[in-house]
Amino acid sequence: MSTIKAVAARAGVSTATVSRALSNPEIVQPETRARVQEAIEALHYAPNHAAKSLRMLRTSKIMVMVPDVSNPFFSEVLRGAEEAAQGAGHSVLLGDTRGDETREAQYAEMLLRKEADGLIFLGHRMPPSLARVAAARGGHAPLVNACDFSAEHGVAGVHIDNSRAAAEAMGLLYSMGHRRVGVIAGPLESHLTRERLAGVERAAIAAGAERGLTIVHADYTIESGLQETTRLLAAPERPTAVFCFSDEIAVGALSACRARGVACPTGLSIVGFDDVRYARFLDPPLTTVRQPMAEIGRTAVKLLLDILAGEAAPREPVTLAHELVVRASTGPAS
Amino acid sequence: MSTIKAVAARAGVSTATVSRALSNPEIVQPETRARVQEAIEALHYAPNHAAKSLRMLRTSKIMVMVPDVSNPFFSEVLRGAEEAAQGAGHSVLLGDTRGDETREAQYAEMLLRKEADGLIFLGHRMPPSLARVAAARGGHAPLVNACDFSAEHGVAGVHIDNSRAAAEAMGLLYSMGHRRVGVIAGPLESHLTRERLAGVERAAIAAGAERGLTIVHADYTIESGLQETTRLLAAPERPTAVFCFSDEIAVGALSACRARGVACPTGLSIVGFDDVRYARFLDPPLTTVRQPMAEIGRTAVKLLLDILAGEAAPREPVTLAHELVVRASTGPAS
DNA sequence: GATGAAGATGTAAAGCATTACATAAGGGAG
DNA sequence: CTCCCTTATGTAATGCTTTACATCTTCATC
Repeated sequence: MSTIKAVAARAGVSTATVSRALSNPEIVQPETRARVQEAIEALHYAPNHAAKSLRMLRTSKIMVMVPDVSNPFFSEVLRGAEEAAQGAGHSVLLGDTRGDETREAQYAEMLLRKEADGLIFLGHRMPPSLARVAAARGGHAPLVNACDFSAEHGVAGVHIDNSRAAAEAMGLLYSMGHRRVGVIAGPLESHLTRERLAGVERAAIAAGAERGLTIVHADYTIESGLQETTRLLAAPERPTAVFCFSDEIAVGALSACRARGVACPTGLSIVGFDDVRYARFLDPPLTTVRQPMAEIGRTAVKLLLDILAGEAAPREPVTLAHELVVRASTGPAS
Repeated sequence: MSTIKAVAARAGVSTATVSRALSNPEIVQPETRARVQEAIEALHYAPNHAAKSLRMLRTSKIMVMVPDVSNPFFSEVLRGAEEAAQGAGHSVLLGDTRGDETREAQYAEMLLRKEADGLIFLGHRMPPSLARVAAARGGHAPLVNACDFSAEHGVAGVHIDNSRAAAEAMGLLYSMGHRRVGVIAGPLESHLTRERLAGVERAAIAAGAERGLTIVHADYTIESGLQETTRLLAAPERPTAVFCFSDEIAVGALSACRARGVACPTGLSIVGFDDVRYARFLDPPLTTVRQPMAEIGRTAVKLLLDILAGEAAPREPVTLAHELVVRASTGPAS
């Protein structure tokens, strides 16, 4: 490929002028600029990013670490992040960790090697090497957690009020007369799970229905939702409603109902979480807690860019609005 | 951050030795290596990637351009690609184009600026600046198309036999006695759409049912599937079956059926395409053409890495196996 | 006409790691 | 003991761009 030197030679100027013509056109004389432009086009010149990055100590890249890109929730958040990054002249480095600590550590390393200016992580675990960075720089570390925020890390974060959202979902079920309610939660290691469970319990206590509460744990996949729901349905005193911590789990729950001949919502009311794109198109359309997924992604990027721009005050975690969307998968307890 | 120079100073060796200790440990004396290692850890040294990349003229990055990350088909392919890239010591730069030519061109630029070693694109359009590269270097350009391959570009590609797959799907419907069949295809600009339509027509002719064929176009979204199916159902001689060019479209079709009180499959048989993760959990479980999504992603990366490794012969496009998966959304024509 | 400011462009250092080539030390063979 | 080969390490060039600082014009002002 051609270098800036070749362009400079062809245009009969110095490399400095070429550089200026590209990054600061108004300070070079129009005729000079035109000559440079001609040379650039003739030689198909494109500035070498590595050299630029080395010199400027910035990469214009943001690493986004997700547990599973093919999960519709994460992919929507990712999309929002990608959009915002792109809009701000950055690009997204994708890290799919599969929930694996080794992979997480590897991606975290990339930040230290300066392959990205900052990192957004969507899991609940912060790799140790990042924890060190965060500890050293506090809220100014170029790290943002999305969704599964835990204040103890001292890093910036975006999330919804998981506790309240869960309480509202449970409240809906209780208000419809359900007393035996199953909750298919995520893994307990996750801060998010614990937050939501706190909301669940609060709602159960408020409704005086703690005794009817059954909590089981799944891993957010359809299959685990199917399995746990099947188990719940087989119990002697089976629940009349389930609250699933993701729409994927809810899809599994619906599937379990069909397999056992239980109608939804008459036999079992189902509430999901996330409101992924297909939730409203399920049969029956799913009652669920909508998270503003794209907005979460965009906000995470915005926070990160603010930090990179060196904004003064350490960031408060941002809480975005959720919404309980009532559709046809919930009905009165029979 | 600390540099290799700092490490060298602390370990009492030259920077060359530090570099060797990292990339070629066996050629440095164990004691020296240990001293270097100690210094690296003490200083939390991590090699600056920009410098390395500048020097080595490689970035260890692969750009993957998708029309929409949040589409389950693309996100599965992406996941496969990410996995393979990661396994080969590369990382993935994500470009979500939203089908927008400007964005496509922007991401293509990144290849020219050497922000990535190669590019995999999942749309049907090849940005002009890449077409130039491809023309210049033929099958040796670091470009791979996944899914929507057109031989005319002269770039490497991975795909399934779309024409045959479509013919098989239609064949299933015809074998079940359907004569009036709707096809909800993708946009005609796409090579993939034209391939599949060729298969559709072949099957229709073989079944002597061309007259009963209605072809409409959607954009692969649930909403467009819903809309087109609604339209088909409203026709005076409405079809008894529809073949959708994606599972997302099929979800829309199912939704349209429910809205109009048409039972599936008794009132309308539905065939999808892709076999995304939730297809089998729909109600009824969706008959669909399975594409090996993760495998497509992995193969695309493999092809790209082969090209980057400078393998001799220009690559033949790779055709992977598909499979018609018959579930409950199809039944005999009534 | 001299002085100074403003504007345009050039010179060269800096950013950091890799590696070809040079050097030094150690060991074996003659 | 000398010479050569091997092994371990150092020296310095290289990859390409950006930008502080220097230089040179040009023009306005007194």
